[in-house]
Amino acid sequence: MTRTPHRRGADRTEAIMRTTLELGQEIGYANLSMEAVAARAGASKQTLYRRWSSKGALLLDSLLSLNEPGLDYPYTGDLAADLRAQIYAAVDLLAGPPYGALFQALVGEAQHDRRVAVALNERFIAPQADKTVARLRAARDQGQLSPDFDLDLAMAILSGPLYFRLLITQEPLTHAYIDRVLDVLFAGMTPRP
Amino acid sequence: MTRTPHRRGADRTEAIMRTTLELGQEIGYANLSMEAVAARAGASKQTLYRRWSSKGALLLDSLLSLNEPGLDYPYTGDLAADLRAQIYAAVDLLAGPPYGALFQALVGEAQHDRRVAVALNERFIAPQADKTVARLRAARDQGQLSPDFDLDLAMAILSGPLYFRLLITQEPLTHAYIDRVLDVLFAGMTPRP
Amino acid sequence: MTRTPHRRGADRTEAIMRTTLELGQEIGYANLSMEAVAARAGASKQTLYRRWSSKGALLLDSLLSLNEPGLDYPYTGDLAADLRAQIYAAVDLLAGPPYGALFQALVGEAQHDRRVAVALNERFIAPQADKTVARLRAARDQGQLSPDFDLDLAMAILSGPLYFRLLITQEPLTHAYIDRVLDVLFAGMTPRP
Amino acid sequence: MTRTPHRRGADRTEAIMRTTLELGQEIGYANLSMEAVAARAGASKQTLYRRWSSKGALLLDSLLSLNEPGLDYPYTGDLAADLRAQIYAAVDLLAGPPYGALFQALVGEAQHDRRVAVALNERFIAPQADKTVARLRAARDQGQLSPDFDLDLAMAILSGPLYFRLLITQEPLTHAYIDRVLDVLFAGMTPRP
DNA sequence: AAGTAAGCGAGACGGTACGTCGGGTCTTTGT
DNA sequence: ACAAAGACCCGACGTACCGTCTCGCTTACTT
Repeated sequence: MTRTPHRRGADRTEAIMRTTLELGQEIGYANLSMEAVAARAGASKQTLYRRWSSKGALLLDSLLSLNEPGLDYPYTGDLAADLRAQIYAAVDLLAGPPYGALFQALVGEAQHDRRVAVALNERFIAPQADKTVARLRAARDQGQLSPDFDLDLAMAILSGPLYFRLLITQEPLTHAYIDRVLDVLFAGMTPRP
Repeated sequence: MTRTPHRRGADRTEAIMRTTLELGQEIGYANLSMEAVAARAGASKQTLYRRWSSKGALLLDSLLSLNEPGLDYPYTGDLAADLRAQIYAAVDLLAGPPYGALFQALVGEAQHDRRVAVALNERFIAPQADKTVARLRAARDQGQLSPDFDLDLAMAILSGPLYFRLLITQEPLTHAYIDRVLDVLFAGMTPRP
Repeated sequence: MTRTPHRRGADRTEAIMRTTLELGQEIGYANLSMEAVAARAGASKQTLYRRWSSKGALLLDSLLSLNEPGLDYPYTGDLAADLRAQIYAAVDLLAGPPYGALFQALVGEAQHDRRVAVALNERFIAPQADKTVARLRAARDQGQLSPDFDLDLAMAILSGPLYFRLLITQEPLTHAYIDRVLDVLFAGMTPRP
Repeated sequence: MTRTPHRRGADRTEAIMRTTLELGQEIGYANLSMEAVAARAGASKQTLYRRWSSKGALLLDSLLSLNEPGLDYPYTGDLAADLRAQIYAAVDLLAGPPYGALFQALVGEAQHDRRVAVALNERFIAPQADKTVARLRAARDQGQLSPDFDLDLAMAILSGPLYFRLLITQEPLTHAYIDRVLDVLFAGMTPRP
């Protein structure tokens, strides 16, 4: 019997993450198990546990591997357009098919597992928030926003309703909805005449 | 050994829910099991499953039982004050000690279990949202808000940042933060002069 | 799908022991696993571990269940004939097919697991030895043996070579071999004229 | 970090066998693993498997290395004295501390692994038996034993009770016990007057 | 002296089984 | 009639070792 030679390191890591996403889509995160991922990936459980301490950590890595380059902001000078473009991209990747349900489950897992919560924050939430805040700060520096504007809060008001839809009411996150949020935000943000 | 005589119906239900909250606080939702609740409550697993289909359903009932009267809005005529009072009350009950962590876990569970998500929506999220929208509508009808104001979106912009803090950044939800959100909301909501 | 109703207690115990012997014969004790026994018996591993703390304990019970009535001595008055008959019976049951290999493995296991050793001694070795000694004592009391004869040692000299064959040289234990041992024993035991 | 330079061949073999005996004494054969021996000996598992096919083979070699010169019989002309001396030596080496437990475990392993059984027989049991038979044959040739005496059986009657004690009843093997066995053997063996 | 091949430590890898936990279902027993 | 108790099957957990493998480094021969 011919045996597949063992692949090492990154090879295996990548194959396992790919399998995680595949299987996660097929049977859902709740039914996903380390056991099943290992079996499907042709890997041993040890190999999984060598790299990830839990199902949540594995899914986190798997999902973030989809976005290696990061979701960076365009900079056209038009604040509203730039925000919109970036949020469209982020939402399209993580809230819609095929990975939306898994990202949602990941945030759910973060409520049960502090390590997942911390990792999710450090590796995705905070970087994204920082980019948003940086874009807003640039706009404020150019006088497009009131000098006393609360950048962090603006970021939260932008993100909050989106996560609210994703996690709480669990309705689809359309571009139209994003536009509505942006509209209100700018109505309150732009300097009063 | 003295044996506890069997209690029936509502008696048992209440005792089990009380035990769920107790044990949930002690060991956390992730470590909570139907098995453990049954043992601590002196009930059989059958009795639990007779009433609740899952751990999530049990926790949902247990948490909602804390708020039998519901979180109703005061109506003083001052919109900002009324919103603030109601949100303070809701956040104090569900985001702080001792039940905040369990409520957070419940929302997490809703990401893994559609039935929990639906029940949570129907029995808590939607009713609260309806109350908020109703209060805003009353204000709009009285000319305190622009006639074309988007009530649902306002509710989302109010709730979103709070859930964002609770679930995503997992920082404490202070009254000061609530005030900041309300301030921005009103800056954008009130009719421009 | 129709489900087999769960059988309880003794039912399960018996089925599992039967499976242990079957599977043990097929694949050998070294390859036998709690996992495989459970699967073949249609039982859960918990059920196995509820009753037996280890593979050795399970095999011990399984083998001893073959000999519920015990291997009792006939008493014809002829010492040599009685010993021979009883040893034939014991050896035929435990040293030949189909269970010889498993009994041999059980004694092997007793070298690795003190609890197995103790249980094996208490439940099989010692009772058998006692019966042999009792039969010898009766003969001595009737003057068929020297009054100062060492009964325990005689038992050991009778049993030792048999176990030596079974465990050390691992040659088949024939009736002829038993006869040779008995002959020498009696040559040394019977009162000199 | 300073690295130990690689030693070769016999060097490594000897170090590994020494470690096997050490570790075997400390944690017992049942808990011993190739993994642990390799780690303790600072060897790789590959190196172990290059030399020994299994844990049993390794222990066999390790134990036999303790007895490089072999257990040879003295020849004083006094059969009983010679047998006694040799058996004392063998029993003291292999049934008492510090290696008795490991030798016992090795015989146990021989029940599970045919290759170990064969190797144990060829390299220890048979040579010892041959020496005993040779000594007995010399005595018979000199008329100290009946001409029709069964030498092989005598050897078994000598060894059997000792292994019976070691493996079955697992009581300590004292010189006094050896003497008792020898006494009975000679009572039955020596030519009748 | 340089080059090469074998031996080695290290440890990743696919597996199998371990012994445990909890899920949800079912039977038994007692009140 | 209903509840506690807990046996039961099942699936997964996270761990331990197995025996095989790949990787560089070290050592000792070969040229």
